[in-house]
Amino acid sequence: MKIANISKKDRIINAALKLFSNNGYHKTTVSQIAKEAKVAKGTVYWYFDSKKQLFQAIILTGVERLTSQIESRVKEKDDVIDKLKSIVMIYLEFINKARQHFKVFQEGMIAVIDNDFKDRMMAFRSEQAEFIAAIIEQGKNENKVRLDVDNKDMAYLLLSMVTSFNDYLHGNNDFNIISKGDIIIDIFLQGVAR
Amino acid sequence: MKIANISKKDRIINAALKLFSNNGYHKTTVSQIAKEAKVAKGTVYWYFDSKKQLFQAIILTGVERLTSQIESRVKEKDDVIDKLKSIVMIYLEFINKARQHFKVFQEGMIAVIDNDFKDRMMAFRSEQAEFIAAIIEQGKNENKVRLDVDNKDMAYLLLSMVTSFNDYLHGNNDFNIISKGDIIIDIFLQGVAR
Amino acid sequence: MKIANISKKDRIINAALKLFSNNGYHKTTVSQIAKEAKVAKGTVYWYFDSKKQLFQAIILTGVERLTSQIESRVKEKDDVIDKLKSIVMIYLEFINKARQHFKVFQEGMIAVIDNDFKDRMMAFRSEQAEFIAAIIEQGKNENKVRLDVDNKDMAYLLLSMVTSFNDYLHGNNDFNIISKGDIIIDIFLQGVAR
Amino acid sequence: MKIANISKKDRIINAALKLFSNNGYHKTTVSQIAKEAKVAKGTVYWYFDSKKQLFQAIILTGVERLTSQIESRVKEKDDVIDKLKSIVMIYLEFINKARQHFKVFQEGMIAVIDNDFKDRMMAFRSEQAEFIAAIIEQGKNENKVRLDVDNKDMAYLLLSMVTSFNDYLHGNNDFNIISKGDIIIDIFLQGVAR
DNA sequence: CATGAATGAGACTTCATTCAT
DNA sequence: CATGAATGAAGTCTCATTCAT
Repeated sequence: MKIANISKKDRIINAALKLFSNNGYHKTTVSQIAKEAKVAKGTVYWYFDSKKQLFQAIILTGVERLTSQIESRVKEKDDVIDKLKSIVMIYLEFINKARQHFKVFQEGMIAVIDNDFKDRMMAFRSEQAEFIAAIIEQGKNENKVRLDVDNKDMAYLLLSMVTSFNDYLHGNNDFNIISKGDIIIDIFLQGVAR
Repeated sequence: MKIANISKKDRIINAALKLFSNNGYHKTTVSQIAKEAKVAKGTVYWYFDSKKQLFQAIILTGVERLTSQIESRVKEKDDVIDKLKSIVMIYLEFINKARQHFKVFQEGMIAVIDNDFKDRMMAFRSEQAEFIAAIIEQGKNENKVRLDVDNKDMAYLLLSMVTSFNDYLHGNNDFNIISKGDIIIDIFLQGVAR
Repeated sequence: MKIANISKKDRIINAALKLFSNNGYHKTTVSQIAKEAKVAKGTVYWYFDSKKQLFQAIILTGVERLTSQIESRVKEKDDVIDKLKSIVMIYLEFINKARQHFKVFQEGMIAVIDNDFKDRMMAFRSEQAEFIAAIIEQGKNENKVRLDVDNKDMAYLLLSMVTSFNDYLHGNNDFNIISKGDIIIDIFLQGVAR
Repeated sequence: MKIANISKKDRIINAALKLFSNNGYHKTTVSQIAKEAKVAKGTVYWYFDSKKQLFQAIILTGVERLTSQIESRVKEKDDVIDKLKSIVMIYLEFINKARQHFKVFQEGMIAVIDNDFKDRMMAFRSEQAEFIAAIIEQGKNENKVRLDVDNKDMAYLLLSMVTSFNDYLHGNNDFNIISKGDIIIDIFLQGVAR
């Protein structure tokens, strides 16, 4: 019973994740999700209030997973630079492993599916930036980071750099985005100038 | 009459731009566009084959404008650093002035509206990166850029950094994103480390 | 529930039959069909892929009914003349009973609704003619039919003669077309000359 | 001026004839006709009140041509049999030469384009049948035609037989339908029985 | 819990017709 | 006479959601 239910709900989530990721939110229909999950259409509505809520649930799951990982793994490090490296690597691993999640995540940020939801996504991004900014502040205190740039600005820059190579994933599933981690962190720290 | 036609077509484009930008492609209807442009629904179809084609026409117009500006203004500069600065500034100006265009542009990249179109967008991004990579190569030759990182990787990083502060624009129309140009280019060149 | 489904689908078919027959394919709208069948518009699309497919389904049903009747009832007869009479009578009964079907059927033959479909209709007519031609061949062997005319030519002539009196049905629902069976077969066999 | 006008009107008629014949009334658009005729869309409406009226004008032209030919050429003959032969041959020539006209003609009879128009077509058919029936009556008087069948019934039968081989024309433009004239008239007169 | 037939609002698009030039 | 931009009513079809079973 319990197991069967969980299994059905998960099948729906996985089906939705796959389809949202491949075809986007609007081109994915609830019928398709149900068929892919091998359940009846009505069953989707037993587990989720609406298509939109299913979409949001998927993203929030990913977001929570990402957040908790970052928090736990950053704690393990003392050095500021190591902390920043960890964050970059966790993001890249997330993009790499949860490539589908990540594409859906991006659509949630960019495309307008629901305005309230978009605000929450922005807020989440802002929190992430604050978290990084705090680390950077620590770096300033330890005299490891330049003082003349705003913490949160640097944080947003780092957050952007992490997605620089996403285009490489387009139609190229073997591309190992994790290998770009060192470059990202190095350029973030040292810049490109000689 | 030439003028009248242009005016009506332009009204449609502007209406579509506004609505796509605010509400996204899928939540914008052709009826809304027609109403906003104060033309009959059929008129939209007199000028554009379909809603999708209207969307693409808008993006391509923006893309061409951006490309031609970059090419002409970069030519004026000799110094590699100045060229890179120019590119960053043109992007920021574009985001600032054509904020609507830019949001639509992003949806075209991320959300799945049309697969062929998405491929073309990717190709455009790739060309942009190549263009920047060529400048970076020149920088290497002039001993102004570190040699140990791939040109196109650096180019993609710069391209990403340019959009780092877009979140600030969300619900905050007075924010002057151009003021972030110096920070972007400086961190790209020097990094954050002390 | 099985019964309920059948009933709804049948209501759609009957409504479509009536409307196609009275107003023709193009002047009949799916909304009208839905209203006439007392179902929602979407229900029509639950049972049929498209308006065109509904039209074709209706015709093919009629065609199959006609074909199977002809084949079964002709088998019962030994005499060539009796076989031909049977065919004529079955056609007339079909036209009489399924007058609506028949009008729709004719529109499928003449008007261009779908080219592939038209080809299939032609093929069906051709098969019917072959079937009759085989009987005529038997008639030649039994020395009951003149030898100097091609079998299939005669078959097509008989097929045409069967619809000679259709005009009489136009706006005259009590006209008993079956009563013309004897004349048709008699003229086909003996001709009008004295 | 005069010549130019006539030429334009004729171009419209020919374009419409071609398109109606190939694609049917409903799948032919006024835009297509205009483009095919190399005139502006509005020009079609200068010469014809509506698409429907254009369709009817085309058919009526054909009908008149057919009627006048039949009347004039039948007058030349004295013998009843010769008269009937003439009618069959004129029809076949008409179908052969004005194949396009004939297809359009048929759609006008079968498909519902306009109820009033359909009534007129029926009336025309009826007149044709009456004309033939009168000849048959003469045949009865001259003891050349059997007396036990209604004149108009025989007329309708002959009219149907004339179109028996139309299917052969479908996708087969070289087929010479005129060659079937002798068979039609012979079976009509003598029947198929031996 | 689960199903899937049924709904109906609403989206995109077509096209006959008009009319200012 | 001729043009073709403009109109808007109407058509086909989709799909998120509901609900009886």
